[in-house]
Amino acid sequence: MNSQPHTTMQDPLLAGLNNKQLEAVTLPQQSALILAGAGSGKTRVLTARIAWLIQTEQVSPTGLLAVTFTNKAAKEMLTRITASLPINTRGMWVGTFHGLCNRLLRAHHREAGLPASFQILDIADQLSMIKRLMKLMNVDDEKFPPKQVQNYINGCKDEGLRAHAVDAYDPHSQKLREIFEEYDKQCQRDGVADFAELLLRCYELLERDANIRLHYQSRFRYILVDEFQDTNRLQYQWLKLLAGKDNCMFAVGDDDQSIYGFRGARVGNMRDFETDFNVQSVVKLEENYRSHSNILDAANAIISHNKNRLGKNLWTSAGAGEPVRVYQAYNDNDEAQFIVDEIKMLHAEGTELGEMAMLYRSNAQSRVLEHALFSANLPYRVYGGLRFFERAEIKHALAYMRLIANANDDTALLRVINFPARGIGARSLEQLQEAARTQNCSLWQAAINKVGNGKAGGKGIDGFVALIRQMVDEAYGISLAELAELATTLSGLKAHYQNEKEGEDRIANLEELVTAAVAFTNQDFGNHSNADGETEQDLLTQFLSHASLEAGEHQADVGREALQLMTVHASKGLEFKVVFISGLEEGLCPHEQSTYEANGLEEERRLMYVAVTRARQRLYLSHAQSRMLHGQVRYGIPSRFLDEIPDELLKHLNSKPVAKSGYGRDYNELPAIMSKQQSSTQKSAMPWKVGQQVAHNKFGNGVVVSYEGNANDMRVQVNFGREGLKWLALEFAKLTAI
DNA sequence: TTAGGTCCAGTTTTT
DNA sequence: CTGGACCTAA
Repeated sequence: MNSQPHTTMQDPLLAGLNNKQLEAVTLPQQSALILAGAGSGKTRVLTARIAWLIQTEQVSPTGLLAVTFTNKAAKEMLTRITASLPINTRGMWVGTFHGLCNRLLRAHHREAGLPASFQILDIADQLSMIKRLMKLMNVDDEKFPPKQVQNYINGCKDEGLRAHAVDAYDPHSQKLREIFEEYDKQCQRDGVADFAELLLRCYELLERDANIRLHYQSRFRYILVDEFQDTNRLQYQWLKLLAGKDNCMFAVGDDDQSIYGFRGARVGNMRDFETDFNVQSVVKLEENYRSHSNILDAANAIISHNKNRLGKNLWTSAGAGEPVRVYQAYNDNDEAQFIVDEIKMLHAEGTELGEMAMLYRSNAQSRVLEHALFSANLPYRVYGGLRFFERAEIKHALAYMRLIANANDDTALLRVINFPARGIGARSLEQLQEAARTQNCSLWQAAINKVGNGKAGGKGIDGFVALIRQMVDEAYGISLAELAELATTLSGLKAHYQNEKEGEDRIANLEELVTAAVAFTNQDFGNHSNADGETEQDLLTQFLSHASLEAGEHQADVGREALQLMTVHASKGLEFKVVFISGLEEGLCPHEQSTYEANGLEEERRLMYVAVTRARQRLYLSHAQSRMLHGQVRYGIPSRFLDEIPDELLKHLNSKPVAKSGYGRDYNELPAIMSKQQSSTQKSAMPWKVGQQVAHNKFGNGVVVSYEGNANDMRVQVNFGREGLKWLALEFAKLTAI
């Protein structure tokens, strides 16, 4: 291999790269960390690196592995590679962590201890299995909310821990560990794997089996990782194992955009990577090609308040551009109305609707915005709802298909054993589960044992067993699309929805499933086996994996002629000409919950940083003095993040910035937006609670918005409407309740 | 088995 | 205010 680049600047692969990008793309054979700021051409560098390595024959297309977090990013990468090099990307290992692990586990399912047609549990399946198990184990779901148990299990697995490896000293955590253990056993019996299991299983397989490990280690000389800051501990360990001692890892990431800490992402992996891999070259991509400098400077100013940073400052050669606009709304409706008016104006001036985005911290905020857009007759699209493969009717159809592939899948069986209704009530189910438990077998086995050779057309469990058997019979030798058709019709699903009032959409979706099966067959034909000993897996199993791993696109396809509405999380990686960030109030952004978590505030700030850096030309920041939350009016003060932006970058669109949201004030002690528990304790300590109507002899009537100080030196902030917001010292001000 | 009523909780979520 | 989960009556 030749590590000396024999390319020149004329090389089309490298044309147009700036010096730093070029340096990153053509780094010699060693592990490297690329700190790629927002809008700095990260994906471009990553794909150019791959293309360059291949073109200079430092590695063959099959000798490298590139891993991303989303299917979208993986696809994007493949598309760009094919565009720059005349190679077939089919055999290449480019995909998501889960996709690649799935691929590896399918190839070595025997060694991994899984059935060839093991199915993948999505979060909903997982939760239902946990609930079922807890009932069986007689666990109090008040003390152990199933959702928390689920988080616990996934959290452990994300850390690379099995039940036996978890510390548990008190009864509560011992119980959790016990459920965890039972859950894993149940998965094993059913022949299913949850998302985290795919990674953990794969990791354990590589660790345990030296042959397999060495095979992949010697194959993948180059490993490239996208969004490295989002890797969790297990993913990092997995990468380390694959890299071994000799392989090169090329990690691209941005610590300032790490916003998935709550899901186990460890920014610390970046520092660990530097030492563990003896990284000689850290290349910083700091030139931003997206935003004007006012926007960038605002982002830089915000993020500079974080202490735990690797250090990076974005700059641009584009001009200052427009100031960042700040709007203070009276309430949430007013805020939405303002945004709608601005959008109308910009649209009239020629900005396409698809070029504008409304970002918010939590999904609940979209409601008011949607209402305003709807009233204004503006087309919009909200991202983050249910995805195609997550819809109930689709999951039902898939459950039938899963049973055809593997009838021992209890989760799938329970989903459809009585759907459409065939007279199997709680009673018979209970009996069936009891039988399965005593015989230590799957529900399907128990059903068969009970029914024997039950004749077709029977009622209840007889009928169900006969139905599945008939499906399996008829499925033999037919195409995937025919199989999907079978699952939707023979099961009675279609007929069921035909009788339902609002079933038309669902039937359309079921038909769409058949179409998806056709598309999948065509697209994937010939892709399911290759030279290096991967076993050929049947199309049905592949399709079902696809459905679980790629539940339909979640992220926005920018460019549609509709306004884009999404959470800040969902906006990562996207850019828009105009961005509105709404709800910038303490308690919402930064979110109240986050202040209880260690480093929570810094993650919230990164979130704000991500949001701001989405904008190319124009950025609006808005906050409201009050908004409806959980059916109650809440009063909030402007987000501290607004204060962190230098005033010269801002243009206040209305009035003056209201009472500085208070540097030096301890937000953790006194959240501005009160939660239920706090309101009771505060009543006793506070003469006035937030939201209290008060009268003042000079300013007139107003409402308490927030307060600060202690019992001796208490000040309240009161909104007097026309008179504005005032801070009043309780010692002096004469306030009366009204 | 289902329809309808009550009660409760209520961030973010690439796979 | 909402959606979901759970419960009770038909």
